[in-house]
Amino acid sequence: MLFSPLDSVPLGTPFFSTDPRLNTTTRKYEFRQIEARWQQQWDRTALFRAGGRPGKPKFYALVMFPYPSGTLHVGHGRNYIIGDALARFKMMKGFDVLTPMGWDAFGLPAENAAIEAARSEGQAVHPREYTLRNIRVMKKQIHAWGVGYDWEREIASCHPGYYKWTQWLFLKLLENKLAYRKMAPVNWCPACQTVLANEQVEDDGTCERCSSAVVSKNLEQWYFRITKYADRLLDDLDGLEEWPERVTVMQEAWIGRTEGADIVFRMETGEERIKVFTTRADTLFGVTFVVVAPEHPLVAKCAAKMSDAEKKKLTEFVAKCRAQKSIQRTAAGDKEGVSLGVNVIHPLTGKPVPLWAADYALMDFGTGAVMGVPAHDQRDFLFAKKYGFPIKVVIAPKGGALDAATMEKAYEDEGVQVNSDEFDNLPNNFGRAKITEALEDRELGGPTITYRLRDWLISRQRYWGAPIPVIYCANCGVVPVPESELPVILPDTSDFKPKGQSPLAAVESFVKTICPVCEDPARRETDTMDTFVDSAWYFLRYISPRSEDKVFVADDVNHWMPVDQYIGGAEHATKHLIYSRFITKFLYDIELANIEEPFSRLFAQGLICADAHKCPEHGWVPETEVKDGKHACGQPVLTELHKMSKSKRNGMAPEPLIEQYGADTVRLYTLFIGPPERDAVWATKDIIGSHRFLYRVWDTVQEALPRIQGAPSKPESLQGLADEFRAVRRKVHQTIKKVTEEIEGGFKFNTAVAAVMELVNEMKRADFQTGGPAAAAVLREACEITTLLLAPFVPHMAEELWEMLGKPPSIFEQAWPTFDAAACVEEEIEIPVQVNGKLRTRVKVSAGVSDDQLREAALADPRVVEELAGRTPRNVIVVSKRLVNIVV
RNA sequence: GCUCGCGUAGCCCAACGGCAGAGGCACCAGUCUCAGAAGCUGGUCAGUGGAGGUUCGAAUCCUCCCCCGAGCACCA
Repeated sequence: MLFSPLDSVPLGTPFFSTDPRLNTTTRKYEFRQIEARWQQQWDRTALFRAGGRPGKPKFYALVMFPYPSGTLHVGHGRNYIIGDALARFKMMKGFDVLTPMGWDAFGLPAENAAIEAARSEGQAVHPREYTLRNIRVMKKQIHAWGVGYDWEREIASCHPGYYKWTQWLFLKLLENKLAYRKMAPVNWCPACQTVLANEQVEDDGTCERCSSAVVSKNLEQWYFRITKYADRLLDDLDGLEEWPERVTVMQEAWIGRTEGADIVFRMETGEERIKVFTTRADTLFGVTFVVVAPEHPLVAKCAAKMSDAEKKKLTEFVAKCRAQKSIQRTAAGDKEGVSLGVNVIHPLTGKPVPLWAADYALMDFGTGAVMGVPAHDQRDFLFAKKYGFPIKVVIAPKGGALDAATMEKAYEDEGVQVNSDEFDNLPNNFGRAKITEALEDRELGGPTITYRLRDWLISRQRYWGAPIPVIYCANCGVVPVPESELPVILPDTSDFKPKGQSPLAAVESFVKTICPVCEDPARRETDTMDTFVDSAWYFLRYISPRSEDKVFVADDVNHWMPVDQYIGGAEHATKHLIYSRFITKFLYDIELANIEEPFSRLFAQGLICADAHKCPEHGWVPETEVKDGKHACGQPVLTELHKMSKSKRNGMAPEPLIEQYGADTVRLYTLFIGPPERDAVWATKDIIGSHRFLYRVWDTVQEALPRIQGAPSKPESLQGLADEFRAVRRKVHQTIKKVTEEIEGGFKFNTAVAAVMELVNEMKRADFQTGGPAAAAVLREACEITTLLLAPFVPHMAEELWEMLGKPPSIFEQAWPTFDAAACVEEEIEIPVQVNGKLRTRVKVSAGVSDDQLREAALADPRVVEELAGRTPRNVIVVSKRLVNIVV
């Protein structure tokens, strides 16, 4: 820093006398001093401490806590600045605001950094050190932005005082049969030697971290039974009216509830039965084949009975599909299959149909088996055409018939049942229920519901996470660690390299333990929990962050919850936000909290983007290494717009900007950049506009100070006041209205800031030197209101100006201004006059004009008379106080 | 392929169905000149992606199409 903050100046000491009458010099806008001073002042007075305003309504403002990845860029800042502006606004609105911050501090990057350091420097940096170092840096950055939190409630998910309760939560889920172990196929990265979450696998089936192909592996893992909550998670979306629709739509798709029917086909030989899932039971009589997913257990059983040649063909096909699975099976393209060499029996006709394995049947949807109805399902149609299965029409379109021989695609719409025995002539929507009933009667199927939502795989073969608190005992099986022994402390180690199991497995002192039940030697679980478990309940821990004997204090949770406003990125729509809803519902069910939904309002802010440069040789390179479209190495770079990120190396550091322009300018620009829910492009050159505006505000108030001494904060009467001052007064109240509505109506800070800019322009237009005492009062009011309205956006400057206006700090203890509706009303208005919809002139009329008066004024206007040229208007449309349109 | 969102000046963005322009950047002119990559004052610039429709009147509502973005996608 070029300037050292005022470390040596006693806190709270003003640079100049707080009595502006004693100031003979005009002060410069020294933003560095001002910002340092007020940041210290807020810390000292604990401005953001929650609970200090008993009797006031509560407001829980929450910003998604960050992963401590290193340093923050200006794109991250948007999130915190929006949250901070809201928190400060709500304080001024008289709420007792809770605005906490913490760290999503477990996770793979810290571990990888340790491994990388060990590789390149021969010495591993412990993930804890790495994480704590990053937290220190980021906390300082947040502070420098002027963003305030109730830091006394700070939490870090890697702290034993926190993860003790993450483990406790696991035990509660286990106790309620919502945590369980099962063997299942999982994503495995051979290079990273670990299981990956679905979201860590790229669309092309590669590992997001190392780009090697992810394989499917059967492993026994821990799961949370979130599917048990599928219906509630889906149904309760209806109550989340204050959530962005795109997020609820994504959750709906993610849960993927589908109503349909299970239908059982017996094998022609043997006892095996095969269950298919369908939403079109009405087409059952059109089945000409049945296919199962290549991974279906029946495939192996059938293979066992096949000839070697057939078996080889089948095995190769299955292997091919498995490989494809990770590269994503081609969407809607060619369909392939292999016969399983057996027939199954149609449950209603008793006729045999062939059973095949096909790539378009997915093991993880429905039952992994599909009945093939080529006439009425496009995929089945393509498959039947390719392999020569018959096409049987069973639904006739209204007023028409289908010819199986000449059909070019499946008929998937509604119609009437045909070729369906006793169900003929029924409308198919009715037939569907009838056929399902018939199946149920014969115990060969019935109505059912499937979900796309899978149980949540929470175990990870990683070091840097909360250890799963269970013990394996040869006598007693899986034994939960007793609550009294929590937390299960994550032991230190120096080797974080993954070897196919958690590095914890190599820590003998950790693994070896005693069974809490029989006291025989036993071993601990060595997997750790998915970090999404940590973040699924952190908003509750903020409420009782230091509680040692309880996960949280129920009364306090019931006071502060739900979160009134949650702010974060939309990328968490189907993960963190669903997990948090699930955990909250669980805690409700075990009667620990009385809320079923954690976040009553959600705001998903847009991302900040910037140019990213890719060198063909060096990959993504920072802008500092690019000149004239070429990388420092001489190669031409490819420049694309991407969201700011570490990986694309296009993040803009806030420090140089804060140093040059001040935190208030950076904040103002960030809020002004565009509609907050939309993505925006960071343009450093545009910052100057926000900077200039702040100087203009500063100048305006400075100039006003000598003139507003002793003036009241509000003019007592506007009697005899010149128009220019009346205009300012009007603008002041219109701006209060506008800014308040823009913030409350959806965080439209961009237009709120623009409104204040208009106000300042209006103030500059009036020459207050010529006005009397009433004008001075108008000016004082304008200065005070401008300062108050800007306070949430540029808090440091606002505090300083507030003090200079002779007011006691803090401005955030001050009530948000209210507007005087009468003062907003224009006295004289200009009304546009159209002839046949085209603008011809304007007429000036008094604001209280009646429709008749307005009509007369318009018709009397010389321009209108000329335009009409003696014609009689056919119609005159008068929009009260807004417009006149004369139709001839 | 399906769903949603967006498209306004050289650029970023405003505009209850009623004068297309609030604000900012850039540009031009004038002015002042060390408070800010200078400041200040004033100014130039589009007819709203395209085609239809509803209406006295459409950037705004409806239909179709185009572009960009996001989400979902062999979901039976």
